[in-house]
Amino acid sequence: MALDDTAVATQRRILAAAAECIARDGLAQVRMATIAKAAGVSTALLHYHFATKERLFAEVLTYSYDASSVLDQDALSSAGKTPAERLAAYLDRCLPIDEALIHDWLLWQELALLCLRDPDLAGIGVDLYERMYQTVAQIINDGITAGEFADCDAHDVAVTALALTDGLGTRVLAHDPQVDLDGARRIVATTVGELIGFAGPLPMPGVRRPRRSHTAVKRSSVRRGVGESA
Amino acid sequence: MALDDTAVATQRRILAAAAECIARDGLAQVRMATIAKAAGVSTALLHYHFATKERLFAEVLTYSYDASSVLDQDALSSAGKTPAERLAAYLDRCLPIDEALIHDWLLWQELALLCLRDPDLAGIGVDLYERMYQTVAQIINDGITAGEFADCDAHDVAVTALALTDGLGTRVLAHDPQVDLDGARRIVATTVGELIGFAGPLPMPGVRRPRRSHTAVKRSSVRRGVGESA
DNA sequence: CGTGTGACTGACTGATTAGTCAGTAAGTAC
DNA sequence: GTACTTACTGACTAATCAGTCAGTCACACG
Repeated sequence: MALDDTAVATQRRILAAAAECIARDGLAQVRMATIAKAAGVSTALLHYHFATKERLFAEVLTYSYDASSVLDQDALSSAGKTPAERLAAYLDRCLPIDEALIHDWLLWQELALLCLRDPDLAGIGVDLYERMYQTVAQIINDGITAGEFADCDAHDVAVTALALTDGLGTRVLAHDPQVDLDGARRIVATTVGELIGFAGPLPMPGVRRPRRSHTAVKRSSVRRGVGESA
Repeated sequence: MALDDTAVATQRRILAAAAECIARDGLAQVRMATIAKAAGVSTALLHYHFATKERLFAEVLTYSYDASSVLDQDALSSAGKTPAERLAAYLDRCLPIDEALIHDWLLWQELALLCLRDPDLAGIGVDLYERMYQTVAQIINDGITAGEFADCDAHDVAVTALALTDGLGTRVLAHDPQVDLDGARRIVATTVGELIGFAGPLPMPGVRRPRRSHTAVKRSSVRRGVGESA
């Protein structure tokens, strides 16, 4: 009854392979045979460990959330840094800034859709977000307590910050010419910086020359011709 | 060679049926037979008009974008209203606020994923966003010109506003307990209102008692216990 | 040893599904 | 009226795929 160590490892290999396949091919295109091949096992073993394809995907959901680097608590546990630095570092990792995070983004876009339709899975999806929310809200409260941030509404700011990273990250992932990674980072830094009443933008790791504030500098109104249309 | 009027109507019926099925069942679960049944035609006719399933889905993409109510230019053409009212009205319709828009959201979540993986379709997905972006940026520039808004960066504000509605709408759609529809509307109204230097939140249609500003009222710090965790 | 058990596979199947094809009905051209 | 085209269908098929099953292998326990 109790699982072998090696069996547990195999299960994880299968889950990792499945996650890989989903991120690469998309849920609609993933076949059990593909996953089996990627994991170096037979399709029969997939069904030995996970009764059905549906069940396997459900397990991938929780597995991938736990395995992701987004949720690791380094941003919180590195106590030496200021709340602003921790907030910036954490929000930065909520964007698709490197290979690993792009992979996670692709995977979660698929899994989020799964949660949207399967009521049994919806809770798991909400839970991932909840953990991110709690982390951000915690940092904001720390900043308020420390007097570094203004006495803002931590709930609203946390929700806003995460909605921003989500919305901007989606655009970056889609290769939107209006929103590249640097632009997304800059907008998160300035907007969230303002919401917490911080002096200037957040110290985001990737933003080289942080602009002072969106009101300070006026850029060439709109990048691509607005006005011709109307 | 030229298509019959009735044939064009049939094609549209098929596309509408396909969109309906995708929104309801999800891309992965949609079968040609299901679409055919929903459209009241044979599966053979599906292949007569659209060579493959892939092609059909690609056509659904452009069709659904054109058919959507999000993009109609009423928000811009209703010249009697102020820029702030137009902006609020438009952004409000970027959220899943009614049955029709929830349907569109579900559909686009699926189609966006399609665009993410198929380079040929990526452009179409970007284009939908581009149209929304241009609309919002245009309204903001109008507001700046009229002196109603501060001299902000229209590009950044437009991108931020749309990222916000996207990110918040996703949470609402997922039935996140932290973010309901009213909360999303309030956050959009206050945050965007601030970005454009507007006096108070935007006059969003659905927000009954608009809060003055996020700095004015401090709510019970965070809705669900932050602090226990750390 | 030998019996049992968990981990695993190859070979299979039943069901589903995208796509085909021969043919029909209705309309148009001449 | 016959030749041709477009719109459309029923019946079919080839292929794919999730899931099954009988059986093997390694290893533990007595």
